[in-house]
Amino acid sequence: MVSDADPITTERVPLSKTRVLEAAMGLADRTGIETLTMRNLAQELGVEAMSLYYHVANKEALLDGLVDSLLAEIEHERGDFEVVQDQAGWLPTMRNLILTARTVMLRHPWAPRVIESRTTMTPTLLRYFNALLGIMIEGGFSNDLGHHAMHALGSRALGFNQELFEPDNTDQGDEEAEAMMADLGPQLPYLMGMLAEVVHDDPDTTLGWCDDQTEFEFGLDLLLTGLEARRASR
Amino acid sequence: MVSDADPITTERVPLSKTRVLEAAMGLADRTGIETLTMRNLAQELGVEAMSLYYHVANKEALLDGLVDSLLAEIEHERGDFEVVQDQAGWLPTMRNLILTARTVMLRHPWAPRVIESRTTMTPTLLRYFNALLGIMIEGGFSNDLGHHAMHALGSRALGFNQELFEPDNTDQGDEEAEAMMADLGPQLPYLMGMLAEVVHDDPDTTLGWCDDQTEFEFGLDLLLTGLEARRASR
DNA sequence: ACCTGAACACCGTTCAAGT
DNA sequence: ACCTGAACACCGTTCAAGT
Repeated sequence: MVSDADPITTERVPLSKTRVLEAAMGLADRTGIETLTMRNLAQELGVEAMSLYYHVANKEALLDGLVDSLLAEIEHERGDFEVVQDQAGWLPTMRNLILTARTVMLRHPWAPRVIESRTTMTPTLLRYFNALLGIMIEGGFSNDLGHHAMHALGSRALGFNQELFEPDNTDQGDEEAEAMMADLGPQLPYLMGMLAEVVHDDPDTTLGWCDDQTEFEFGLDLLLTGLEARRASR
Repeated sequence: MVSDADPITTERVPLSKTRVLEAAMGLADRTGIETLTMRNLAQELGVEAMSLYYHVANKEALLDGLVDSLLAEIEHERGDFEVVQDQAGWLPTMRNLILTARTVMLRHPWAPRVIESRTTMTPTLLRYFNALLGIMIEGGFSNDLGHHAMHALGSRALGFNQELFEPDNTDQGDEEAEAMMADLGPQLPYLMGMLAEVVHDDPDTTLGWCDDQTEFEFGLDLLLTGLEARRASR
């Protein structure tokens, strides 16, 4: 029991929007986004679910706040979102910023799905996009090419690439998938051939799950070099 | 009231997995994926919610079925998933297949989000990927490059590019977004500059919403030409 | 100003029961 | 074989009420 007269006890610090967001982030990191419910979050904070609504409009706003916190973490990781060019040119500058974003994303597995579920712009995100665009513009891009580039990068601009099919962590799912592959094998000569050659040296990799750093950088560099070619040829 | 003795009445056709899937597809197309609940779907079919579980294991399986139906529609649109090369080479063949997938995706606005929520492979999807890969292999790709290419394309291989921020259709949202832009404007010189130049001729386009055919094809072609360069230089 | 209790209108799903 | 009723364990959220 906490004494009412003892303000030192940390249990007594009142709720606030930032405390709610920090707790939400921790809960999502620790036990997954699907367990982030208003009721669970309240319990985590030692409070009733309805108390949360005093600090956050609703669950949508909570998720928006989460995205904003994540972007703030990226900004902190880089120092700031100032547009300062690497002397090697726009490409490595942009590459570094995006890979920094990626390291932060990797700490928060729920991030891609949450980001893609949002439709609302947040201030921090606008500043992030402004930084990306600024790097390109200062590097000699037209506004038009910069605009196309942002679309072409898509979620990669934020450091992740939505994988179409992630691994089932259940052995159950793996076995089912393998059974299906065995059944369909004869109809899938190219896929079977590729798997035999490409995947055999990494035993826990199955089709649809190879999104390691290498694949991310391959796709990113494909886009960046393509953009550089178009910038230079105008 | 339907007479029990009248088997002609269409109301009497019993449920089946395909009828359930067709109804689910129609419901999602018409009123959005968020209204596709087991209870709503049952009502649509004139049946109790629990009856659905006789034909489909659970909601996850229903969504898997929806993705499979969508892929089947792509296959039907193209004729089949055979690997027959365009005489102009792998690139236009692949481009055409992906753009065909896109025309189907555009008929089903819920598709990107549902696909990205799935973790299970379906047979039709495997055959689709096999076709894409086959086009590349027959076009002179190594298995390794083909593998990288699949990852690099990501959701674009299926004809969509997850937009990071879609338009708020509510005027409310638009106004809020504009107010925020006005506030932050001074901090966002590059973004403001680009918007002024690029967006002004399309009045209902605001930042984060320009994913028309042009942007999709720009990104796709950036990747395809990049891949062609790597194929040719090995 | 901040938090809560009770209640509402939803979800997906189980299970025993009906025909 | 196919469908249903009642119930369970959840959701997010409102609203009047407490301190």
